[in-house]
Amino acid sequence: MDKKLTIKDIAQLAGVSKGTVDRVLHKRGKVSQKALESINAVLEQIDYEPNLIARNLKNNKIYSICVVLPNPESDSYWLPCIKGIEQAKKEFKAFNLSINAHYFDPENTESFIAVNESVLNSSPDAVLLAPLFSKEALDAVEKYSAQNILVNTFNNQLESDEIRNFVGQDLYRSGRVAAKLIDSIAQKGQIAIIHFDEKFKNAVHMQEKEKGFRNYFLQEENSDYEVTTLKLKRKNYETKLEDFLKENPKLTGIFITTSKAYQIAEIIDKTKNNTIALIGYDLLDKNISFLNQGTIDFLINQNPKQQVYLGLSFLVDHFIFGKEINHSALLPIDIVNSENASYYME
Amino acid sequence: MDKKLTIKDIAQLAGVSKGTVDRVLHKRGKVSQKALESINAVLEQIDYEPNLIARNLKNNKIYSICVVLPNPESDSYWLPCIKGIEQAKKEFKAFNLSINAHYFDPENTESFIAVNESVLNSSPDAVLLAPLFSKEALDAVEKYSAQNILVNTFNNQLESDEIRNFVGQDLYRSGRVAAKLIDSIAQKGQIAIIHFDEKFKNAVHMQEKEKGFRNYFLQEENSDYEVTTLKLKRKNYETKLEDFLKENPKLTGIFITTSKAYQIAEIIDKTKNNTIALIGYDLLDKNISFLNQGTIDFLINQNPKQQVYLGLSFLVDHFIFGKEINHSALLPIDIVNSENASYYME
DNA sequence: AAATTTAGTGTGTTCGAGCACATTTTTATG
DNA sequence: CATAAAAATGTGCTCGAACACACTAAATTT
Repeated sequence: MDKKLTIKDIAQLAGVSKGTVDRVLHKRGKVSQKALESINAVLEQIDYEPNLIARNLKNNKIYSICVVLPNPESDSYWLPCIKGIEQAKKEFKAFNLSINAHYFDPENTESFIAVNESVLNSSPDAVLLAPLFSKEALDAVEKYSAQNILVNTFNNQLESDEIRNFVGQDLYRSGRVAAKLIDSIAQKGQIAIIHFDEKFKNAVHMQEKEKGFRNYFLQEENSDYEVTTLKLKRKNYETKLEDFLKENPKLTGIFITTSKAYQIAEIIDKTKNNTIALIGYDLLDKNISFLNQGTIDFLINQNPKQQVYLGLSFLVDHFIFGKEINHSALLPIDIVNSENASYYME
Repeated sequence: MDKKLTIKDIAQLAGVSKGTVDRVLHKRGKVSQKALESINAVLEQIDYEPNLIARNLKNNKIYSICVVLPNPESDSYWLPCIKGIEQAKKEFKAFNLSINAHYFDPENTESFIAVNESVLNSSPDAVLLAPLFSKEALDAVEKYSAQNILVNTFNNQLESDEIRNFVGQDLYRSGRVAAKLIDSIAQKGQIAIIHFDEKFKNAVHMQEKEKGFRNYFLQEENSDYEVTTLKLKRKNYETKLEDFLKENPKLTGIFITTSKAYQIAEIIDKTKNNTIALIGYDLLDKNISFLNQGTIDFLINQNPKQQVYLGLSFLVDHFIFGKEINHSALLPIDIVNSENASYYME
């Protein structure tokens, strides 16, 4: 009664052979009206689900997937991605998969182009790409698609019809989450948004977060916060920030839009000013350390590990189990304090 | 080069037949020393991974799994579990699985016993159990084990050697998370822990949370909070709470250890006292509504949906892919405010 | 030495889907 | 009506692991 029905069963019920059923299921034609009708009648009554295990047994191709991402040595934000890849490898070991990571220098567009070129030459079945450089990424995506290589992206959104999937976060929304947190913990007064990054390519990221952050306070009716934006680069950031703090003694909160909150925290720490609320991104060791010590109040987890893992498992689902790929998977925006941090760090 | 090696390949390399390789791999004996050695030599050189797909094709048994949990109509905390079951059913549709939910009345021990009895009689392959009533649950687990039925638990921890797995949260830790949140947002002063639940069986839950909560403040050196515990039951809780609020005008924060935060919020709302920080559990609609409106500051997500889903996917991994079951999976303790809530609610 | 047991080995079938190919049936054409 | 062409249908093999069973060769018993 509970038994799963097979093609053979359907054939028997419809009074035809399994070949004919197969042709109907795959719309390969060459089926008489009569046979079609009797098979469809059976199919309507039962809920046929092809046995994916059997389907895949035959198809014993090794799928090769390349993950293209920045070198974690250049930016430790990407470090958890390695774990994500390892986890996927382990999890899907039993299937015919070959997953390889390819790193590019996040400071160097040429390197991004070169790595994509070399990946292209290795003709993988799919590429999971962190499209840091929009223009060059679009180029790469086009080339991959031309070679019928499936492209999925993670971390950075990229508008392209060629992209089958995106795994990441709603940055605007994460800005709003940060704003709500500031609203919860900071005294009324002045709030600073700090963009601390060399890299122009992160501009979109930072802008979206700022937009969400500001928008939250615009919607609040009688918000007593004044929001200022400050852009810092590696050069002279210490003195610049110190000056800013002196000029704005009423500062009650800072929202750092990148993973460099620890660098801000170091300076705040020196000034012994414990009344400033600090919100940043990403669970880097240095950030966690300031979180535990209390200088940073909350971190927002962008979950790079999960992004890669999910991106890969979508590809596996597609190749191995023939599932459709959703166009977009937005990960939760995890609020992290010193007490729940460990759960988000592997 | 990259090709996965099969039993046939190993047989060829070792100069024997696939049957002999099979006997070695499964330690079925009846193999000569000579053959054993040559096969082991090959196995040492290569990294053989049996093709789980092929293995499962043969083994076309329908695995039946029963989920035993409280009726969501009696306590809407359990409502998301249905979604978790549905998701698992959908996700694993292609495998020979039969997943069925069985509800018991969370107020009624007899009902728990009866449901487990009936599940036992249906002889499933595995049971995923919410062991609300410890003593009766241990009884049930023993009976299941005696019939060789695999038992996994979720939501409530239960000490038993018979249990292969637990999916849930570290309640002590979640109490600490709540304390840290209170510490972040509430003014110094008096804090109340409110246990609001009829059900004695939740006592352990609530106690663990209280322990974690209090422990956080004990560890803090110069904590200026005074923590009081208040137990409320459905009967007269309004007047009781109102009296408590009058008696403690310096109250700055409340930690509700159950999912009934909305009932506290209703009363706080009436008193127009916006300075009291409120932290509760679980994303019930009513809680979310107070979260959006600002009366509740944070909710901690116990993620019942994910608990069931994970519990089921462990069983599937075990039955279908022969994976070992980890003994315990502690889910992250998600901090939820009005801005990131949607990501945790389906 | 023949008969029988037993250890060791190999062969063949199964699972369900998919597809190539063979076979049968129908339709079209001289 | 015969024959060719086209359409429809069925058969049989593959994938890899698992296991039943058949078989051979060596060891033991009669």
